[in-house]
Amino acid sequence: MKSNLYEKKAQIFKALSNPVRLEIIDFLADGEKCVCEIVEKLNYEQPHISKSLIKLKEAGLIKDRKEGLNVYYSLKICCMGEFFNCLNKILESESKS
Amino acid sequence: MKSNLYEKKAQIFKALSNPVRLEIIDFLADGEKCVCEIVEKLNYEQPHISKSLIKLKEAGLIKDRKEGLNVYYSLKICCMGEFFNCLNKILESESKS
DNA sequence: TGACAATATTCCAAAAATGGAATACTATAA
DNA sequence: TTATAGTATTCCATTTTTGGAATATTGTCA
Repeated sequence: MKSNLYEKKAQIFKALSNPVRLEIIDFLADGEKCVCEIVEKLNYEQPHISKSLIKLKEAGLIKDRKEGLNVYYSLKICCMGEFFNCLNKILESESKS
Repeated sequence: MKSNLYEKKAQIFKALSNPVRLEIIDFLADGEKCVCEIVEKLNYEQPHISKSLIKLKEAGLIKDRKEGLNVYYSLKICCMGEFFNCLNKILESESKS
């Protein structure tokens, strides 16, 4: 029961434990984007971006919306920003030591 | 430069992407603990706990302090709680849908 | 010094993640 | 209906992670 919760949280962190996926999250913080925009912005192969988006979606971090040929993705959580700021502090203090 | 930052953040998330390590973080939120206390509480093999602690330490999430035979570990970051609460909300909303 | 308790390290096989390449699917427009 | 643009899926080899088992290291005390 409780260990299952740790499993699920671990899944969320796993979805975030990849630089490409973090870059996508960062870009989506700017607002909803379609796959083609993300591909163009991040300069990775389209299948790679698609797989990354699906992983983030499965973790419950982003959601999608279809419109014609395009699929638009956007962030589903709001607490990312604060935690990312905190991580930045950690990384700063490490680079000093 | 910037991509390197994503790499480092991904490393932190990777350290958090494991249920045992999350359980350790949770236990340490209660205050500083020695390895033997963590082993007893979490009921895993001592080498496994040791390796988990080292991974968390390398990610900059916890710190250690030696005292005689014992090594005491404690959290190095304070922003974990808020983010964890946010994750709980995500997991709750998912379990409803 | 020798024995022991607490912790860390190494070794290893199985499982999972990674990312490239090719291909499939789907909605639209001609 | 066919061609095409946008997106998703599958396949695969390589790398990384995982966790158990054995062993090494380190500090303390008699």
